[in-house]
Amino acid sequence: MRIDLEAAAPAWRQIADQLRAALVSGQLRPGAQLASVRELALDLGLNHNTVAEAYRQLAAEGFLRLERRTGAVVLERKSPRPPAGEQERFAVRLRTLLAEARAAGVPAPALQSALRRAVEELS
Amino acid sequence: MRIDLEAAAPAWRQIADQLRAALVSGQLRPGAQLASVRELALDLGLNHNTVAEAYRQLAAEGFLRLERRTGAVVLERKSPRPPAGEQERFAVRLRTLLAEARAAGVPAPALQSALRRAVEELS
DNA sequence: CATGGTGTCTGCATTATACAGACAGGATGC
DNA sequence: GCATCCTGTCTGTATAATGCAGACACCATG
Repeated sequence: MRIDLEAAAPAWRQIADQLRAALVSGQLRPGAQLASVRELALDLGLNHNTVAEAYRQLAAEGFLRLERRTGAVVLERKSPRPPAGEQERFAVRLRTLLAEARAAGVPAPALQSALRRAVEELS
Repeated sequence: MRIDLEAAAPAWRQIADQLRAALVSGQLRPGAQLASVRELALDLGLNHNTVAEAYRQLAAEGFLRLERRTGAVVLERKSPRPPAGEQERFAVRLRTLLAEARAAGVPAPALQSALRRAVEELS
């Protein structure tokens, strides 16, 4: 897990994003115990409140249960009904991401193979 | 063109992102004249300085030439040599985006078809 | 030679971010 | 019994980012 303080995205969102990726991919399963906010903060070189904000975000999304003594535990979570237009929003953000990568000089074939790899990983 | 002031991304970045997508896709060709910062700002319901910030970002990336009297003009721009690790950064951001969409409830087949569509659009 | 329209600059109010440190509660060790 | 430790939470603060208002510099044009 890596955090870039210079990136546009705030640190707590980077933490939440990376944990969410691990959650939906099944690398973190229901019942799993996460590191305490202070442990992870020390590991990342951040303040414990920054990690706590990320945990609260994931708890609000239904991924985690936070308790004073117990810490952060991964919950059973059924996929919610997607809000209207969510699929279109994804398509827009995908186009934006691709445009940025092409503008940065990543060749189209490299992007295509990355996309194809993503398609397979979804199966 | 749509701007969401509630989104995490600041307005100027949303403007730059959408314009960059149009630039990379060829919808905006070299020589084309963009709307003035005040015109576009009025159209979007924003301040002209917010649009100016987006224009400056694209000018710094080499897409636009900004001049006092002339306005913003699309430049000829050769794709830069991609910075080291740029491709990997793209892959990470793609995974993040997919995780977010799945967490929001978008079914995997819908994501796959969107990805496949993107692959074709790159050809 | 005044006018209008261009991007730019300065200054400001608001909000977001990251942090330091105190707090609350419950399990554990003595 | 009770101090201690470890958990997430809360309050307060310094800094930076954001969006805006308005003045400014420039210059082609009527």
